Amino acid sequence: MTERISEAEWQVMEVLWRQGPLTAQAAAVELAGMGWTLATVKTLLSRLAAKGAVSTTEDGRRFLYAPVVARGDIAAGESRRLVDRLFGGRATPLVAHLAERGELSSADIAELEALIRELKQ
Amino acid sequence: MTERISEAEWQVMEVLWRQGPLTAQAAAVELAGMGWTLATVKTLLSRLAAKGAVSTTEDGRRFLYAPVVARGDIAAGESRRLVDRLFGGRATPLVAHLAERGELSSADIAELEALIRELKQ
DNA sequence: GTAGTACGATGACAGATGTAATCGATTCGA
DNA sequence: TCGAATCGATTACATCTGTCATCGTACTAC
Repeated sequence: MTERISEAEWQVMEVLWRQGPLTAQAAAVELAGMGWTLATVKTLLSRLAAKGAVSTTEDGRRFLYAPVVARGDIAAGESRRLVDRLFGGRATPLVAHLAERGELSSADIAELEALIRELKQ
Repeated sequence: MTERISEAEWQVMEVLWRQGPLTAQAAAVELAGMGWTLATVKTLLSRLAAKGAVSTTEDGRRFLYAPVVARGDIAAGESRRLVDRLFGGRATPLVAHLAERGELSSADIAELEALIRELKQ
C-alpha cells in the first residue's frame, strides 16, 4: 500500500478513479488514447493488484478492478516528494517558480488569491 | 540534455549546483550523508556526463565536474510534469491540495500572500 | 461437442536505476 | 624504483518499468 505507483500505472488508476470498478477490457477501452495493447493494460492492472493499489472482485470469469488507495493520498505523497526534493520542502518556492516561468495565468493567480484569502480565516 | 535526471542523480547535481566544479572525490565527501561509496558517486557522475547534464574538464589526472543544465530548468520540467499528471496542469489545485493536507504553515501562507500581491502588479 | 474467443497468469525482454567491485593506467611517496 | 594510492572506465547485477506475447483454461456459439 505504501508502494510507489509508476507513471503508466497512474494512468490506469486515473480511469479507475473516474469510472469506478472496471474489467480489464473496459479499462483498456478507456485507455485507448495511450496506444497500449490489452495485454499491456492487463499487466499494469496485475502489478497494481500485486502492490495492493487496486482490489479484484470476481465477476463471473473475470475481475472487476477497483481502486483501493485514494487519489488524494497518492497525489499528496508525490507532491510532497517533489516539493521536498526540488524546493527544500517549502511550497512557496514552487509557486514562485511556476510564476516566474510564466506557468501561471492571471486566472490562476486570481484563483490562488481567493484560496489564500480562504486559508487565512 | 533533454534526458531525465534520476533521483540519485539529482542529489549529485545538488552538490554541483551548490559547490561549483568538483572532483568526484570532493563530490563524494559532500554526499557523505547519502551513505554511498565513492564508486557509486563516480557512476552517477559518469551517467550525468553521458547524458550531458554535467561537463568534465581535465584537471591533471582527474576531472572537474560542473553542472551544464540549470537547476531551475530541471525543477521547472519536473514541476510541470507533476502538475500535469496529478492536477490537470493547473497549479492552484496543487496549492489547494497542500493546504488541505496541512502542508502549509501560516508562514507559508503569508509568504504566498506576499507573492501573489507581487504577481498581481 | 468442438472451434473459436476471452480471461487471468506467466514469461519475456530491453532500458533505466541504484549500488558497487574491479581494472588498467598513472602518479606519488619512500 | 617500486609499491601504494588514485583516476576514470568497464563490468556487474538486482530491481523497476514499459511493453507485449503466449499459455492454460473456461465459456460461447454453432
